[in-house]
Amino acid sequence: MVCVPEELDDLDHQLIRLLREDGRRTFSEMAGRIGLSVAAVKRRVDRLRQIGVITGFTATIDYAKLGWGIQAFTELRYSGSTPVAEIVRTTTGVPEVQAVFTIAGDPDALIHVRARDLEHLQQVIDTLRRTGNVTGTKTLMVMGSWTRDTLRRS
Amino acid sequence: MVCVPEELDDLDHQLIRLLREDGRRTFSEMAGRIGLSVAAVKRRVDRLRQIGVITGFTATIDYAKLGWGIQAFTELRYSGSTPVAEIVRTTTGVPEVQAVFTIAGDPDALIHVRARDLEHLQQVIDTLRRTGNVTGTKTLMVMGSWTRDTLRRS
DNA sequence: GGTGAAATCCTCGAGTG
DNA sequence: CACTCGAGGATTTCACC
Repeated sequence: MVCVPEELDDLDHQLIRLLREDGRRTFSEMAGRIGLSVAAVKRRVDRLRQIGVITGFTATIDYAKLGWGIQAFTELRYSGSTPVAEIVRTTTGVPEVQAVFTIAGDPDALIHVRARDLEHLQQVIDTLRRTGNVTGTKTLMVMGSWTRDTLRRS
Repeated sequence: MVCVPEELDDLDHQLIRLLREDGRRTFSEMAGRIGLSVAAVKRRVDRLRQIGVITGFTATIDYAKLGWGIQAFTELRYSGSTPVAEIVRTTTGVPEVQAVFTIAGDPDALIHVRARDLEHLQQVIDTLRRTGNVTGTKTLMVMGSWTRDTLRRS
């Protein structure tokens, strides 16, 4: 139980919040905002990345505008002897799978899937059912979604 | 059925992939990678943001290292007369709620929650049960997770 | 889409408490 | 040890081709 790397002070938390809102903020903007020099902000962000609190940066995409209008969560049930590593290995290999969450209890995994249309989603689910020792699925169709934090830049 | 804004060519898709992998890549790095000038890359990325394909940029965080070690999905069921807007309004008001997905069928919503520990999660679920016209919940405890794309920077 | 120049930003060593 | 300062280099930005 090492994990938590010493202390993160309030400034670190402010930087994390600022970078969650807009991952491309400049160090100088953040410096002005929290009242530190640019170099100090860079060192703190470098440190947050180095200790693994910040694992990376990414663009958020409107997949509907790319023609991937369908979003669903599929609950997967596996035969009792299936190891978790096997569940992860097989599901992550399906390109439409966006995220995999292994679950305690029933179901065994929850899969976030994106597809172009319902027919495509059907195919993805069929693929998932055929992959590994899946004994059952239940799919929740997403009608709308909301995510905390990420801010649209002007 | 307007949505798709003309054509996105292969270079646009490459830029999207590069920015998904690392949202802080410089224009000059991407320019070198896809064989375009820096200005052309900036113009394309600006356009992708302007038409809403790229909705923003964000840092990815290891919440466990911030002391938020618990992650769960909670399925919510509401009384039949509850409008979707009401579901979104009430759930997003709970600070531990990271994302809300409204669902076609049963359940009515799927909520992504983060908490410091099990006791904290219990409190959050209790809060959700009290908020709005919730008639029932089922919580899936996340043991492990995997997400596509985002790349750890060296 | 490319070029070039000005403004801004990043980076790192040196100095301070 | 964390911060500030400052200079050199890289990056962004924008008007023009």
